Amino acid sequence: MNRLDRLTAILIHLQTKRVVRAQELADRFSISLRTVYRDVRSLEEAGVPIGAEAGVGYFLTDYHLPPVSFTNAEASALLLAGKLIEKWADKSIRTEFESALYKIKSVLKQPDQEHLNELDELMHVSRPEIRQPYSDTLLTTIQRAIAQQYILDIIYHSSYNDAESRREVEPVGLYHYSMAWHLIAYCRIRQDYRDFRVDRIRELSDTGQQFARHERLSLQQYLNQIKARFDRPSAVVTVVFEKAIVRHLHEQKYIWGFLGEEDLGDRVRIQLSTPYIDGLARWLLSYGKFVTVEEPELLVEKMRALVNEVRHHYRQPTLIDVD
Amino acid sequence: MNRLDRLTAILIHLQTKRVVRAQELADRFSISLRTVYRDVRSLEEAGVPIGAEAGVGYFLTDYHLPPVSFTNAEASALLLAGKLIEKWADKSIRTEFESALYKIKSVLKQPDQEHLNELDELMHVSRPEIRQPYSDTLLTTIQRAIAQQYILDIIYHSSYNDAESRREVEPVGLYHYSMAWHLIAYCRIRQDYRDFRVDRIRELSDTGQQFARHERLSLQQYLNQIKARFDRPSAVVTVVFEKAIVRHLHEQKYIWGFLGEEDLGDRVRIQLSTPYIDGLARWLLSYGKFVTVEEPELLVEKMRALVNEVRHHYRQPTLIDVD
DNA sequence: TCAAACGGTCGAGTCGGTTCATAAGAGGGG
DNA sequence: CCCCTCTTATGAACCGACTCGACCGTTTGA
Repeated sequence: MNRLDRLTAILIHLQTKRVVRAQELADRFSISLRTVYRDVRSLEEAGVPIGAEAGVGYFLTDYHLPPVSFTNAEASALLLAGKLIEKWADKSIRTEFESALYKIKSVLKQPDQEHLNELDELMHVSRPEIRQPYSDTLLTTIQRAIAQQYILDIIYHSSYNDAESRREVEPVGLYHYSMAWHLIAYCRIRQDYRDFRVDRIRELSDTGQQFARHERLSLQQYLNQIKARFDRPSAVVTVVFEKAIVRHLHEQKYIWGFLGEEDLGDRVRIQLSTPYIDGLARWLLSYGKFVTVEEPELLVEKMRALVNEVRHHYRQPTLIDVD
Repeated sequence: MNRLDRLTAILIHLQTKRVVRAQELADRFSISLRTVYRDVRSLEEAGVPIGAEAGVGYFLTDYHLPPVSFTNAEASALLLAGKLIEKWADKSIRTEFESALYKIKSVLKQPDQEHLNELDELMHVSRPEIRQPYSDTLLTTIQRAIAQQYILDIIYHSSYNDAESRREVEPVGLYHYSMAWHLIAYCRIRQDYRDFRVDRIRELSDTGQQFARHERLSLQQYLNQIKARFDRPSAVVTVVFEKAIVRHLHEQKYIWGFLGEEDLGDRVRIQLSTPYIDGLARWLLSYGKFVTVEEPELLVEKMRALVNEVRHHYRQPTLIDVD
């Protein structure tokens, strides 16, 4: 008998009786007990809600789940999400997402399905990088390990010293920044928290051993700690931009803590507030003569220092620099 | 992938489209055509009413699937997608996505629900830019207009001349690049295709009038055209960064068309490709001595010109610059 | 303490999958 | 009308992976 047929037959058998012993199924299909256990496991993995109790047997638990249906807008949102996921997650996540999306599509009404199929070709996400396409299948494994507190054994290629190292880590969370997913984990060797870029993890395996999460920082705590470490007092600075280029600032000025602006005719006086005075100086440098620093004097000095720096750096190679 | 899972997935796939070609299934599950034929045969033998027509494909004749249920892995993938969506899409999409995710959660088994709730707090996405948070509710409206070919009436804030303009456009598609969603549309006033950054659309309303898409380029055609137009002037540049700095580049290198990098020990050679050579030069200037331009010579000259510019701009007021 | 559900491992053997060759039906173009 | 293309469909040969049974032990609830 076909395995597929047998599985459906077992399902039907379970539906006809309140409780069924594994031995009963083994006899009915003349298979071993071991195989029954494996079949039941397969059905469970396929989503059939089978309950089991030692000393009693198998039984089906509420097979009548409420039918879900999705609106057109929900499906469209999921489709858009899928477009992003296609580029921003690895293969394992892509596959699972796709599978879910197909399921959702399948319960839509015919016109909505067509609407969605049309929309599918009218949205596109560009991923500028050529970087090795996220072809790994790590994210789902990591997700499971994080939620179920499994220790992971990873081989990591560090960009810091360009070397591979192997370590056992206790995963704390997944964090996405700088266009990449990062695994935050407690490294048992270094006895500290580490930040692993997922696309630099060469190999990963689940050791099966569990750890106690409560002994570790939560993801939120870790992020707060990182944030606190980089928190410094801010300085208020005043700069004057040529009006012609003010419109190019737009989002960027908020990064440097935009406080307010004052119209000076063909120029605009802008106040900013940031703890990263050096970074600000470098940013202002890129606006060249179109920006003038008024305050503080410290920033002006930093600007001059930078000018000196680039002046030496970009000197004509034919001239001897006396420095 | 499990054969059992594949068969159900094929069944679901068949429900999402009117006709499905065997090749499509073969591609999706990366199996051979031969295997698709055998799988379809298996489904037919299991009682699924699949119709087949040579030269056309497979289709399902009235079949009602039992209510969908989602696997743990699928739900986890959706959750991860939701984390990205939270930061990369506007409020309308977020709302719809959340609503769908909630429905999906509700049909999960209890342990899976708990698994998901735990995972929810262990994943996080950082959006580095402070830019006005995507609070608009435009994307779903745009999606609907695109798919149903409705003319849109938009008020757009152009960064080019820092002015608002109102126009009627025929939406062609949504395209995501440079960290933002862009509406590609045919502007009826300018009689040409335009690229509107969705977060710069101040107001948007659906006129209710339809247009004929077949008269316009498809999104794919438009993208190809754009690519062709910008492929030529785009210059490939090679720069070498100090390794200590590389991690601060974050997303920015992608804005300048990051192509790839080569490890040089304590430095990293990076290749970029951009048509905006002047902007690139100003950006590179802010990295001072920590970046060295290798190619092209044109860029080196631009850097020197900028250095001269800032040198005059930041000269000591008390000293006379002999130039 | 019993009875039942579970899990690991290992060897034999089947069956699932690929590749290649071929047939055959539907539609389009000249 | 024939020919070409696209598609479903079948057969044969070959190989690897998976299924299954046997035996062991562990866990769990009554």
